[in-house]
Amino acid sequence: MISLESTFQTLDSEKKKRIINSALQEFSLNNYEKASTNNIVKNAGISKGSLFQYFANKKALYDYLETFVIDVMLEAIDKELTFEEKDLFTRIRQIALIKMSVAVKYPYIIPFSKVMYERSSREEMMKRVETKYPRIQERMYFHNLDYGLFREDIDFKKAIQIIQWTIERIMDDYMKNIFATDGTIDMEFLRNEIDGYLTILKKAFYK
Amino acid sequence: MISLESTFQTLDSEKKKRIINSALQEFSLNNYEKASTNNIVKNAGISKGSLFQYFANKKALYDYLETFVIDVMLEAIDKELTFEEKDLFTRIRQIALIKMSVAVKYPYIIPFSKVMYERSSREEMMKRVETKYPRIQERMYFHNLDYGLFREDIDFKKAIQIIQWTIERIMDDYMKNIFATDGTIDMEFLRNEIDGYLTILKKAFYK
Amino acid sequence: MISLESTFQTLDSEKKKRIINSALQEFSLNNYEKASTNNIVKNAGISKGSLFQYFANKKALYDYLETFVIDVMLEAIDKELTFEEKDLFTRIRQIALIKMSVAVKYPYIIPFSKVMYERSSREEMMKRVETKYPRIQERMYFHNLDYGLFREDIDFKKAIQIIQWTIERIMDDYMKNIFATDGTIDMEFLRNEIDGYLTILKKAFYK
Amino acid sequence: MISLESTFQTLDSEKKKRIINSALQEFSLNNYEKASTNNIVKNAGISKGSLFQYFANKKALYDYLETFVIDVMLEAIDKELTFEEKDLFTRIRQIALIKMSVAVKYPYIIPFSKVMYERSSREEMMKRVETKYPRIQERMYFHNLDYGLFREDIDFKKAIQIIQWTIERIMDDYMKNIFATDGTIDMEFLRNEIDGYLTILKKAFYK
DNA sequence: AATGAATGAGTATTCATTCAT
DNA sequence: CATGAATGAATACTCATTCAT
Repeated sequence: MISLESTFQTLDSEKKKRIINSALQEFSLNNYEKASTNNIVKNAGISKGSLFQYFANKKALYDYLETFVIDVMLEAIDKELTFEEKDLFTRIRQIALIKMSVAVKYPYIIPFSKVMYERSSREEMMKRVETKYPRIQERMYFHNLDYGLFREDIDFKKAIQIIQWTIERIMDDYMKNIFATDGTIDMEFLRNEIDGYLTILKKAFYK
Repeated sequence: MISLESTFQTLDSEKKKRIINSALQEFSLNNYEKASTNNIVKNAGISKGSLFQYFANKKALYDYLETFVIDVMLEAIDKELTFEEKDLFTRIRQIALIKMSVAVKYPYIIPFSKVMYERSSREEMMKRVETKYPRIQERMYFHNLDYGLFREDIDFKKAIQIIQWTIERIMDDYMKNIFATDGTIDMEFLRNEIDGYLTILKKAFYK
Repeated sequence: MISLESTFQTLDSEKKKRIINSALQEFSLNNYEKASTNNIVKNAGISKGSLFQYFANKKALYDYLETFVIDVMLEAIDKELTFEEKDLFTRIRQIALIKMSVAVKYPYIIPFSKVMYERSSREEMMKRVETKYPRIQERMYFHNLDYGLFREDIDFKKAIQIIQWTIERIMDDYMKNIFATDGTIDMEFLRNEIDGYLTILKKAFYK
Repeated sequence: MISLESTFQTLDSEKKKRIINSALQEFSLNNYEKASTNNIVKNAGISKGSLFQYFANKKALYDYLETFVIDVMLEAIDKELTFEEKDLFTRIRQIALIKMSVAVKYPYIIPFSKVMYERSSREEMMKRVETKYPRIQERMYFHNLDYGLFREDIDFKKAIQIIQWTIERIMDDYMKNIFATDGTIDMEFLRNEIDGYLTILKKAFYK
C-alpha cells in the first residue's frame, strides 16, 4: 500500500481510533502550537517514538486529521444521504444528524472541524473538499431540491445561509456543553432542538 | 470597590493604555497559552518584573482584559443606544453598529472578544455581564420593544436567537477577513451586509 | 579464530562490501555519535534488524571497521612494499604512496582513518596494529635501513618522528582539502608535495 | 555596554570562567552536534535557562568560544612576546610556552582550538585572525628575525612549516595524554620535550 | 516601585536498540 | 534469518514566574 502514512495505516483499527481520538481531542482543546504531542501519546497509550514513526512531525499529524475528518464526514454523507427528499429543511436536518452520528464514534470531530476552519480559511477548506468530492456542496444543497417552495420576496441564497448558520450554531453550542459536562451525546434532545428552529425557519421562509 | 489590580490602576493613563493595547494585540494574534508575556512587555515598553507586579500572573492579566473589554463595549452601548426604537431589528442594527464603531477605535477589541468567547462559554460570559450590568440583556433586547409585530405562529424567543446569531456570524466572518487582509473596516459595506440579512428576517418573522 | 561477527562474515561478498562502504561513508562524514544507523542501512539496502544481527551494536560495527581498515592498509603495505630500499626517505615515501593508492580504491578509508585516530589515541592504535601485525612498525621503519647515513649529532629516533609527522600532516591536509572540494586525488601533485619536504629533511638530517 | 552577549559579559568573572571552561571541554570532547548543552550547564553549575539567556543558542555559544579563544591566545602573545629575539627557534619556543600558560587557566583551550580549525578551514580562521589582529602572523614569524642563519640550500618557508607542525604535534599529543590521565600540565616536562625537538631542527636547518 | 537575571518544567523531535512475527 | 514497529532516554530550546538588588 502506497501511502505517506503507511506505518500508521497498517495499525489495527482499534489502536488507530485511539490515536485519532486522542489527537482530535488535543487539537480541539488547545490550538495547534500549544497542543502537546506528549498528551496525545499519553491518552492514546502509545510511546513517544511511535507517534513520530507514524507521522513525520506534529504538522503531518495535524494534516492527516484534516484529511481524515473531511473524508469521514463526506463519506458518511455520501453513503447515508438519500438525495430523494425535495425539501431543503429535511435535507439539512438529515445532514446535521449524520454529522452527529459520526460524532458518536469520534466525539471531538465537531470541535476539531471548527478549529480546522479557523486555521485555514473557509474558502481554502471548501476548495480542498471540492477537489476530492466534486460538486458535493451543490449536490447537498441544490440537487433535486424544490426551491419553488420559498416565498418569492425572499433572497433564498441568504435564507440558506441563515438556516445553515443556525444549525451550525446549535451544534457548536451543544458540543461545547457536552464537553464541559463530559456527558454523552443525547441525539433525541439534539433532534428536538434542531427541529424547533427548523420549524420556525420553514414557516418563515416558505410560502 | 478595591481592585485586585490596585498597583496597575494607579499608573498614569498613557502607560495603562500602552500595556492594555500591547496585551490585547498579543492575546488576539496568538491564543492564550501561546501569547508571550515577553512580547507584551517589549511592546508596552515596561520591564518583565513590572508586569508581574501589576498582575499576579498571565491569567490575571487576561482576566483584567476580559473585564476591560466588556466594560468598554457595554458603556458604549449604554451611552449611545437610545432605547427609544420600538422595532427589534432597528435596535439590533444599532447595537451592531455601536460595536463596530468601538472596533474602529480599538481594532484588537473584536478579535480579542472572539478569543474570549472561545475560551469561556458564551453562557459564562453572559453571567459575568449580567452581574456587572444587571438586566442589560433584557434592556437591550426587550425594553420598550413591540413584539406584537411578530407573527403569532412563531416562537419569538427563538426568532431573536436566530437574528442575533446571524448578525454575530456576519460580523465574525467580516472581522476575520479584515485581519487576514490587514485592511480597514468598511462601515458602509458592513451596514449593507447587515441590512441585507435583516431585511429578509424582518419579512420572514413580522406579520 | 572464531569471529565475533560470524553472521556477517557468511554474507556474500557483494552485500558485505555494500554494508562496509555505507558504514565507512557514514562514519567519515559524521562522527561516531552523530553517525546514523538509519542512514547506514538505507544506503546499504538492508533492514534495521539485519544490521543488529550482524553487529551487536553501533560500537561493534565501528570496531569492525577499525580492524578492517587496518587490515586493508597493512596488507597493501605487506604486499607492495619491497623492504629492499636501504634509504629511510625512499621507504617512507613508498609507504605514503601505497596508502594513497588504497585511498584511490576506497575513498572513504582515509577520512575514516582520521576519525579513527582522533577517537582512540595514536598509541592505542599502534598497540592494536602491533598485536595483529607483529613488529610491522619495526619492519617498516628499521628493517634493512641504513641509519649510518644520519648525521651523528642528531637523535635519529626523534628525526624519524619529525619525518613521519611531516608526511602525515601533508596527507591529512591534502585529504581534508580533497573532501572539502569533492575533487579526485591528484597523485602527481601529492608526490611532488611529499618530495618537496622529504628533500629538505634529507638534506637536513643526512651527513 | 553594547554587546551581543551583554548579559553574559556582566557576570562575575569566576562564573564566566566556569561556563567557558565547561563549554570548551564539552565542545572538545564531543563534536559540535553531539556536544550537550545539558552537560555544559551541569558542569558549569548553572540552570538550563541561564545558558540560553547568555547565548541565543548553541551556535552563538560556540561562536563566542571561537572569538574568545582567538582573543585570549593572541592577547597573551601580544603582551608576553618580546619580539626582541632574532632567533626563530627561540621565538617559536616562546609562543608555544605562552600558549601552554594560557592552557593552565583554560585547560581545554588547546584541544578546542584543534576542533575549531577542523570545522572552519584553516584558511578561514587565518582570515578572521588577520582581520582582528592585523599582520600578527607576519609579526610572530618574520618581524625582527634573522633568516640568514638558515642554510642556503634549504627552502626556509618549508622549514618553518616543519618546525611549526612538529611543535603543534608535540603539544596536541601531550594535551591528549593529559586529559586521558586527568593530570595537570607539567610545564617542565613539556619544555624539555619541545627543546629536544627544537635542538635537532636547529642543528639540521641552521648553517 | 522597578528591574531583569535565574530558574526548571515544558516543548517537539531523534535514534540506537529490542523483539514479536 | 530477516524484518521493521515499538520504545524511551536524550536532544536543543522556551517561557511564565520569582526574587535579590
